[in-house]
Amino acid sequence: MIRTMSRTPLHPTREQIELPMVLDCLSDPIRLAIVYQLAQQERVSSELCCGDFSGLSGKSNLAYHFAKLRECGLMLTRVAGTNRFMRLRREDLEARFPGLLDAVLSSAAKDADRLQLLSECEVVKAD
Amino acid sequence: MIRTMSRTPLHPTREQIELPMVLDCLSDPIRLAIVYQLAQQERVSSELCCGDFSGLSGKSNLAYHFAKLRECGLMLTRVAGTNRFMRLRREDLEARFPGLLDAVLSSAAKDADRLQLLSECEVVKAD
DNA sequence: CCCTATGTTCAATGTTTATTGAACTATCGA
DNA sequence: TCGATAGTTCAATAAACATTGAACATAGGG
Repeated sequence: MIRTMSRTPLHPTREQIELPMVLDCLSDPIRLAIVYQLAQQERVSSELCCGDFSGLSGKSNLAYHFAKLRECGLMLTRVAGTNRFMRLRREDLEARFPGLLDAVLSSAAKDADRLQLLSECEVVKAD
Repeated sequence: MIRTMSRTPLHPTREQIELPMVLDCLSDPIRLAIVYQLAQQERVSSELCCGDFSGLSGKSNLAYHFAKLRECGLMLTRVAGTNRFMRLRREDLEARFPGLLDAVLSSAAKDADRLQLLSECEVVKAD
């Protein structure tokens, strides 16, 4: 029984993205924080890798949440060597659910303290 | 041990409304359909009672979902005799999370078929 | 070629969730 | 006062979910 590490993670097509799944994904505080952090970073590099989220939870738990975010269509994973780079599927989400992602993100920003989200400067990637 | 039926259901204050709870509430297809139906009805009467949702599920399951919607701050319940009238907490939601409810509702409207939501004419209250 | 770093997969655990039917409360009207 | 109507509460169940640690896969650098 060989266990392989998928080099081409599954992503739903734009049309396959479902509203309830997206909302459910965003309703988990850890996943919301991941999405928020990806959005913050967009202006700089648009991509982050798993290790950049180590403040949020343990590795295996993060992998679980990454999979959910991928499978519901919120983000895209690109494998590069031993790293996996992730970015938001902004255009696809905007096409399917106009205004939704931004409404969620700005709502989250308003409650950043309550949601224990990192402020922008804290998110800057270590080099 | 006396079981009472609360005449003044608990509602969170505006400030107590939390984003993850709201998103989680809206991520359930039945609750999303309830909220959608309430929004459709707003132009006509702004209130609906439990029986108006009997197409969505059984009575006790609906009561369960109504409680969740109330407790997360999405809707308000007013007791009147043997009926409970419900309406969306539009203003509170708009104040806490600007644009969010409308983004969800218009996203849901786009996917009305997929989400098996009733079209506007089907929602009109029976007399 | 081995060691390390990055991240995934699996199994096990305990918690939360949705759904059902039956029992119950409360109100209205005849 | 009796019955019908509207809706809640409870208990039980099965399914889904989040979290943990250990084992594994993969790639890169000495």
